Amino acid sequence: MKHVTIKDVARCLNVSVSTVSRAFNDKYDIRKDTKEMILKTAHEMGYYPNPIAKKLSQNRSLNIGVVVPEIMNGYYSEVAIVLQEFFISKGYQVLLMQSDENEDQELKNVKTLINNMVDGLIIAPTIGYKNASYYIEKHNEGYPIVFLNRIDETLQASKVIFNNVKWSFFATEHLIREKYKKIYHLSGYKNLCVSSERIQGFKKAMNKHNFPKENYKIIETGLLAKEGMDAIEDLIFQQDLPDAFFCVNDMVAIGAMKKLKDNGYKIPEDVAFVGFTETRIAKLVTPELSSVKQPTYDMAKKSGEMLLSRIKNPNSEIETVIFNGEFNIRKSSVRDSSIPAT
Amino acid sequence: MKHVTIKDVARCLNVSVSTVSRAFNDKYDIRKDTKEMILKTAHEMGYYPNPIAKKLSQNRSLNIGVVVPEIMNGYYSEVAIVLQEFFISKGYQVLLMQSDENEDQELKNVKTLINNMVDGLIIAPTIGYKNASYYIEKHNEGYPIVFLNRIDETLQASKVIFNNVKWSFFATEHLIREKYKKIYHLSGYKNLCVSSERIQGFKKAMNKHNFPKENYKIIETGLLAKEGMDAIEDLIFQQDLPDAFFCVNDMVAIGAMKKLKDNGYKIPEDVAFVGFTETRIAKLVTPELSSVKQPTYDMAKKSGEMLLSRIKNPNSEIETVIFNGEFNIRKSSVRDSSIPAT
DNA sequence: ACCGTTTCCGAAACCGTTTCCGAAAACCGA
DNA sequence: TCGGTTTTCGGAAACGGTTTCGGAAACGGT
Repeated sequence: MKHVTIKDVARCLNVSVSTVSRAFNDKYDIRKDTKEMILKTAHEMGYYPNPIAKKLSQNRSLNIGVVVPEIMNGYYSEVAIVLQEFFISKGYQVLLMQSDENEDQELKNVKTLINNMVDGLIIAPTIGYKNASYYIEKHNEGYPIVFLNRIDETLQASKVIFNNVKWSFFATEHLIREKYKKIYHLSGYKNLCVSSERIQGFKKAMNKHNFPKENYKIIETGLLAKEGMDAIEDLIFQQDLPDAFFCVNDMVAIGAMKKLKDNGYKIPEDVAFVGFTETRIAKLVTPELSSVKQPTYDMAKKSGEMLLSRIKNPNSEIETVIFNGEFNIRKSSVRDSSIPAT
Repeated sequence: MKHVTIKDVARCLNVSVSTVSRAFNDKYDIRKDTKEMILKTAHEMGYYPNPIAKKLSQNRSLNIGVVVPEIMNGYYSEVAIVLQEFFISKGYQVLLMQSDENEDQELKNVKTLINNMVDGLIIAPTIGYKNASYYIEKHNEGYPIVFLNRIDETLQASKVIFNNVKWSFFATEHLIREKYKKIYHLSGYKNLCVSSERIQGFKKAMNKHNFPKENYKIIETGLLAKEGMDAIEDLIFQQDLPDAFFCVNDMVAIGAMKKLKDNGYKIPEDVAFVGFTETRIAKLVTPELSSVKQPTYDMAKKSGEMLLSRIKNPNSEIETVIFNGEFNIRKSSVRDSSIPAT
């Protein structure tokens, strides 16, 4: 149980601790054969450098903080996995915290991580704008932060984002091309930037195709399946169902579809659906859900790389990278059912 | 950016560093008013103890390693969230790693965490038995480890597990009571203990009710939806469909249901389904899926508590806690459809 | 007033590294 | 052989805390 320290190794070999340290740190001022000799016996003695002492003397924690809004719905789980793997390969450890879509929790998480002296932060913010100024202040102080996804494009900070406007425009236009005449958008919270961007894309498509105002509508729901269900319940009660829905994400779409199916509606014959931020369940529900797929892996990895470069050079130029995705058309949104099963 | 250290505080107040340290550590030998005075000015100066230095001098990392098989399917995400929250509240940080259901990756993860000097480990092992001996060796050396879920009941180690045999017995018996006459079990890997325990429960029910051998079957699949789909494809091809399935988990069940629906079968009229380890999607698929729900929150929290007590007292008696769950019957497994929607 | 406790605090050692500085050793050309 | 470089290494000071030890001050009882 007792740990072998650098001193033990030094004493055993009759060299100084600094020499042993040099052997382990690829330093130039050590003779090649003494280095090898030291490494060899150190290994035999079961020595490896104490990471905590290393952190102290180098004044860095080799920890990265990752703050995501949630990790239950697949998307941010994947983000977490990618970042975890990436940073481990670079010698860092990841401290992952989730905010449960709560601004205050998020701020607490960030402060906890800063107090724990993480060398950098990747933040995928939740709903609301309260914390932005604090983050920007830290960012400007030179604290390495990279934002991911849920962040306003105009914000002056390093960030990796998705072109929500464009792809929600495409998704909506697809419904129009399929000749749906009355299209509602189940949007997320308006004070969540990805939601408002997706609303913009939706409106843009409506305008381009001169949809009359009475034939489209934006209904603010939330991000959960339950909220999609609630919205449908209302619409059924008000006898105000459109023939197609474009939803802020897959979970809302799936909840909405479920509620409609439970009430005897057929999808897509009676009502068509398109989701967003494709999750793995999109292909498991009946009918399979059309959705916009984001390049999760690439986006997460890019944010990791950007963070490392910010850590190396905290006052480097800020950089914004905008990703594009792909739109996967499936049975939930096409009139003829000739789409082959996957 | 420059950090305020304990020395700065001491110098500023004309006291010694040890006094400042005492003020921050609830030690007895300090006068109440000097303590308050120190805390007050320290706070004003923006001082807080450097956690890394603290860790070094106290010889502990205040880090907990959590190793789970995956975090994409909801169950272990929840485990991660619960543990994260629990340990943060106790002053620890959690290092979460996922093994992607790969034994070798798991061992690598554990070793990485041990090298990083975590104060303790919670492991939810993946498939296979290769690593068990290494873990047990560490466990016996006094390294604080608690196993969660995926671990053999007979293993001499601290663990929190679910009574799989019992609840898979109940789930199976429910299908029998509903008068299904030909019941197949889509099992997970046989060398995954939870799978084999669920197989046991299934067999037990079959035996109790004297099912003839030709009316039940155990088909080894995996843990993913895709594998449920593949199994169904085979069965359809072989024209060997039963009238009910009991599945090792919800994802396999959902995959299987999807494939059947795509081929025109009605659920539960043609084929009934029961899942296990209930996930949030169980209530979102059509029809809603009957499943055995595990007390995820309680189990995760219990494992955290057990780990803390092992950290305090590494050679305490090993303890095994077995949890029970509940069986939620939904439309996927009942003959008359009078089950109310939830 | 005296002595024995108790309370409170400072000095210094320690945790296990890295790194700076300087000195010994080796090398090299003349 | 000698002086000047260049390698190679050891000593010691950091890094920022905690903890042990011992002594001074305060206290209390006789």
